[in-house]
Amino acid sequence: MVTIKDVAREAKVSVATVSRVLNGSGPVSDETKRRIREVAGRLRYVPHSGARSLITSKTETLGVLLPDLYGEFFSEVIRGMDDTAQRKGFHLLISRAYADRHGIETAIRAMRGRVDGVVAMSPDLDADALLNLPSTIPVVLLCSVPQGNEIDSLTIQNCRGAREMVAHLISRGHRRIAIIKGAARNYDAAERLRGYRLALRDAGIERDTSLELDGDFTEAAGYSAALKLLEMGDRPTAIFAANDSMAIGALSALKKSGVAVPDEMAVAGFDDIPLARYMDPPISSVHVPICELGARAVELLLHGITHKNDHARRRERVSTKLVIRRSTGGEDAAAERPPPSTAH
Amino acid sequence: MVTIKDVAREAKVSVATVSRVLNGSGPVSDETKRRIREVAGRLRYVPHSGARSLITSKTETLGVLLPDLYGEFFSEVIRGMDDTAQRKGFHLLISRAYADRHGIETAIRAMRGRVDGVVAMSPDLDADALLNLPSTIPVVLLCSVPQGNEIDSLTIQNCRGAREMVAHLISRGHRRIAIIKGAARNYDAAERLRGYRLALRDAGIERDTSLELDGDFTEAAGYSAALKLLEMGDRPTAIFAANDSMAIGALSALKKSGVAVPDEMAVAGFDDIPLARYMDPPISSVHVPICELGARAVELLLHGITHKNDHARRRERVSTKLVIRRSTGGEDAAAERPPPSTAH
DNA sequence: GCCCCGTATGTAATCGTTTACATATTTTTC
DNA sequence: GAAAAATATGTAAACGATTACATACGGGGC
Repeated sequence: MVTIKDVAREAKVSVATVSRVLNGSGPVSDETKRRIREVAGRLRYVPHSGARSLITSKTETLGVLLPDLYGEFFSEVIRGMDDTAQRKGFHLLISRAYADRHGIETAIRAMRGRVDGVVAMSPDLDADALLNLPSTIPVVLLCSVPQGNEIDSLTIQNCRGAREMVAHLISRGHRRIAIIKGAARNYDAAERLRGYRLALRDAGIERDTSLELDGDFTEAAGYSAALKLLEMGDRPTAIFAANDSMAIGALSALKKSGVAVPDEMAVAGFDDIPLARYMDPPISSVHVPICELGARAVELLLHGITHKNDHARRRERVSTKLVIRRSTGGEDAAAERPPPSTAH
Repeated sequence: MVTIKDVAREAKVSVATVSRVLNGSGPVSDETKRRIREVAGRLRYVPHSGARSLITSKTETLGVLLPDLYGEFFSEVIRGMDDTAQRKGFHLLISRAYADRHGIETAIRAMRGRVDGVVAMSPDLDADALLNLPSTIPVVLLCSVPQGNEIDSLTIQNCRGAREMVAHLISRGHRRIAIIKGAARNYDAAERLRGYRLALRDAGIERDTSLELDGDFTEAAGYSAALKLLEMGDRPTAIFAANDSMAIGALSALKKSGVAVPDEMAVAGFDDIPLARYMDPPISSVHVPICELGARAVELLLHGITHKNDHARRRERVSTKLVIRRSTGGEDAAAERPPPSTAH
């Protein structure tokens, strides 16, 4: 492997001069510049970024810790991150980490010295253990709010989004509205449930806990929850699922049971994954700008990196938007923008 | 930031001893071990992986170069990579790179010293320019076959898959079968087209180039191609789209035009993205084990890293599988396995 | 002609580790 | 009980870059 020394020797100068030419720092005569460039090219010299970051203590790399790598959600969030990171000249070091305390801590440790900061997504409520991180390195927490410490965080407007969706159902005349809850101990799930309850309270509808079914964000959970609802004596007329996967599961259960959607039962989801549009009927959902979520997280992190001592802890949320489709009685906008072309 | 020196000073030993304890190399007395561990813990010492890799010349990181980060395909391939990488103790440094020669070369340069090897996906046929990479670093090429150099490559069994799908259509009695081609100058696209033609030849059907429509893997392209086909005097009875997105686009065009699928027109795709199952009717497709593709790429790369001099260049392909659904007259298997639970 | 300054280059310290080698101490072996 | 072997620890040289400081030279100002 050719190093800066090889170039220096070949060009009959010192390494310092080579470094100066390649980084455009310090004055070098034109003739020397030319010679060094020529040699570097001929030898196919490529600087060793690892060595460079050791001395400059900048890696120009951001760590990304995700609990999972399934599905559209993650590819979108990664895309958003990569876009902005790349624009600022940063790379992304991505790792899946168990959402528990130990997993995240280990992962962050493993990243010491290879990244300038970390975006960690840990929707798990227990992850507050992040409190006592070796907080020497800037961190932005995604989809959960750390309690009382100095870590920046970025979340989805879960509560507001859920509240609006349920309000929409109410405005369509529904009074008995069920919710299929998200995973236990999950921040997003908890907030969406809170929004659901607030909307009911807003409308003066009494809470009926038999309408709050457990779920875990999977299609299967949505399916079985819907079946359970159908067996009830006093059926609800609408189902709000805490995410689209469960809404889709519920929809198949309803279809299989011959229940008409939305006439006999309205269905709504959360996230607005591309699939939602394609279901039959298309599912109303709360749109989450996932890509933007990733982008904003990186921006926050970069800010944290450049202003390391500026300790104004930040708490931001990205806002959601209602998307009403046929599953709740809406008319499909014929011109609904198609999803980004997934070349390949 | 606390370094190994701080630990050494505090524990009243030399850095060498600290290193030995932390890496379990060399003999150290139990008492010293205990003391060093205690100090390291108290000081929250975290080794600087960058410095470590400088001396060991191992980064335990793999670079991943993707042309794009949209859609299910990429999240799946990344997941497959991360799974195996993580199992072997490696991280993933992911970067989007323009598929052209310059882009890939720049990206690989930027990764020098931060990764032990690179998986580069460059479906673009022109990317053969990879030939004269600073090939000092192991590379596995995904979804394209480099000409005549020593880079390992991993591709999809495009040709065979397409051939089988078209054979299936023929077995259903179709004789006039159109293809919506993939992006120009794209390896997968070219191979799928080749498979289509081979299948026709196998059945003794004469090739009709008016049935070979241009496309670019986007839904929109599928849509307009289908419209074009409908306008033809002598309509085909089946459409084979080079990927599912285009099949979906075609399907909407047919629906909108009131053409019955599969009775008036059969539709088939390629990739078997999750959406395919959910369409109405569900679309027959050629299943590509994307996750496995990523996993295998990493395995190849790791092999290349450990056996750097073992220059047996490898060319592998992952095999595809026909999935016949209603869009080509199949019966939907009621028990078709649901997609992996996309927990949010 | 001396001093000062700007330009071009080199020398060597540094970043945080690992590790070959040296040294000191203890244990084993005969 | 001395030599050999094993154990425990330290010293210092790497790894491949950047950069503060030193040096050398040529030219102006007076």
